[in-house]
Amino acid sequence: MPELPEVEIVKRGLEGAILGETVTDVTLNRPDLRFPIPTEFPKKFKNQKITTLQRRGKYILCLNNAGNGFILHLGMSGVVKIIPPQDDYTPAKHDHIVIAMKNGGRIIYHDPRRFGFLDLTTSETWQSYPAFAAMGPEPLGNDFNAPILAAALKTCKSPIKTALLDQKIVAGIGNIYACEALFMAGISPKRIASSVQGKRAERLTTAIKQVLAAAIDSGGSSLKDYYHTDGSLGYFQHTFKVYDREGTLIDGKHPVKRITQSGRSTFYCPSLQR
DNA sequence: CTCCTGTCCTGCCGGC
DNA sequence: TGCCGGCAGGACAGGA
Repeated sequence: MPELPEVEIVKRGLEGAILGETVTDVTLNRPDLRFPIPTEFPKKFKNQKITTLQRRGKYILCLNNAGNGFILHLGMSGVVKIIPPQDDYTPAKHDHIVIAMKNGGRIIYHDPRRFGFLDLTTSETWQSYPAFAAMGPEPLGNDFNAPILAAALKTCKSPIKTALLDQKIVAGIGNIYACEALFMAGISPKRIASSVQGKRAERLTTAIKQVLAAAIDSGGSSLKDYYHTDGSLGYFQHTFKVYDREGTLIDGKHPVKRITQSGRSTFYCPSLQR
C-alpha cells in the first residue's frame, strides 16, 4: 500500500524510534531485494548515530553522523516493524533486514514480494540521487500549486490518471490516491492530461492535497495503536470513496466503475467525473 | 521525446 | 478440500 501517506507515517514512526539512537548491528537475511543490498551497508551504519530521517515522494532517507545514509523504497509490500527496546523479537518469514539499536530496540524491514529496495547515499550527495533528481514537487509543499501542475501537464498526452502516477509530474502519488484525488476533483481519469488546466487544475491540486493530508491524519491517529499491536508500520486502514469499490453507489445512485489504464486498475464514477 | 507493455516476486482470493 | 488463474498499492527497461 505504500504511497506518500503511508511512507510519511513510516518515517514518523522511525523518527520516534531511532532518531538520535546508535546502531549496534545490521543483519542482512538475504543479499537482495529488488536489487542487491549494498554489502557495505552494515559497516557504514554500525556504531553510528542516526541524525536525519526524511521522506521524499515514496522514499525514506536516513542519514547518520558519519555522513553516510540509506534510501529505502517500500515497493508494493514493504513493511517497517518497530520492536521497542524491552520487547522480544521473533524472526518472521520475509524479515530481510534487521537493524539493532544500542537501547535494545530493533527496526525490521519486511517485504514478501521484494519489490522494495535499499541503496546507499551520503549527506553530501543524496539530493542528486537519480530518483530524487528527476522527481516532481512534493504535493503537500509550497512548490506544488495549480499553475505548476497545469504547466507540467500541458504537453502530456496520456490520460490524467496515468500522468498522476508519473513521479516526475508530482511526487508520491500511487494508484489509490490518483483515483481518490480525481474523484474528489470531479475529473474523469480518461481525460487527456493536457486538458487539465485552469479551474480543473485548481480543483485537482486542492483534491490531491486534501486526500493526502486526510490519509496522513488517519494514519497518524492510528500510529500509536500500530506500535502497540504488531509494531508494523506501512499499512493502515483508511476508507476510500472509489478505490476498490466497483459497483457501489455514490449518494445512493451513481455507480463506481472499474477500468484498466496502462495495465493498472482505475476506479471512478462516470456520472460525477468529467 | 513520450507512451505503453512486460517484468521482477510472493500471497491471497475466487472459481471450479 | 485443493488446485489454478488472476490480481495486487511501484518502478524501470525496452520497444513502438
